[in-house]
Amino acid sequence: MNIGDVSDRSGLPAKTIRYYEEIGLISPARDHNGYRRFAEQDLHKLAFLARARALGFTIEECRALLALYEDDTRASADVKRIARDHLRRIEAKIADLRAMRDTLTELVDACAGDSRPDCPILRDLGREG
Amino acid sequence: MNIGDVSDRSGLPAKTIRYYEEIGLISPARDHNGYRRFAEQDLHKLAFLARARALGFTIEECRALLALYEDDTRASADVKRIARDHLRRIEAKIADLRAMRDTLTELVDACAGDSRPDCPILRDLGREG
DNA sequence: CTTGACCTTCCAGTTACTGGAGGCCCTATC
DNA sequence: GATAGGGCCTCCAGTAACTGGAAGGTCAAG
Repeated sequence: MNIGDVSDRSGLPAKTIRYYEEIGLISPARDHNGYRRFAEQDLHKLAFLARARALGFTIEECRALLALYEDDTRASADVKRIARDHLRRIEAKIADLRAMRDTLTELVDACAGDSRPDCPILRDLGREG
Repeated sequence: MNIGDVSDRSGLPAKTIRYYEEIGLISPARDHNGYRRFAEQDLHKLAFLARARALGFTIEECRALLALYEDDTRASADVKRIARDHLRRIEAKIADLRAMRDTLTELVDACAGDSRPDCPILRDLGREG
């Protein structure tokens, strides 16, 4: 498989696949002409990475997860720790965003949104203190 | 006021304040020795920026909001549009994160987290298809 | 033989800062 | 007068994870 096929089958842009090679997540073989030649195993790794990334894991977490995935002697506790830490970060992020959303919703609702200059949103942002 | 005072009073790191000057959000005066000299108005702008950033507005949105803030002939509709667009992005982000969280929660709950290699998290990430 | 779709590498840009090096300014103390 | 400390200055580089684009090699079809 060339990079285009792998891109189609994994859903990852070719640019991203090259980037993953550059940072050492995958190591596809090369053809005589210099083209990357992907085996099924490479595709499988890329699919793994795509799903891990879609769950919001960082690249470094993906690297660790992939290493565990390929280690038959792993302890599931190590995997779980990574996932739980990530889950906590997501929960925190959701809480942050919800707070923003609540404030913004109030402000947007309070704003007339017409041609006049008076605006509760700007009043709030510019308040003293 | 020197940058240290403004940093203390606005809560923004000095580095960030310099950065905001560099990208043209503020233009503090300079003393004979080259030090930035901040007026109350500069501090007020920085506080505005800090609050807008805390609500998740991008720098460019902050720039637009600040321009509207200083324009007595603004239409509140322009402010509201920026805020509403941002609110929509936040809602979308929350939805994304919630989906991640739900999946991750399931996976983490299903994982024994012990010394054995068997792991539903990795099984899911490495599933075929 | 040429066209067009692939593929290659390398460089730069994105967001919003952050860290650090090297060096000036100012006040206080010895 | 020398020095120590803290604050300030600019400039450069790095962060995360790509993304876009330029310049150019490869390959199959017509």
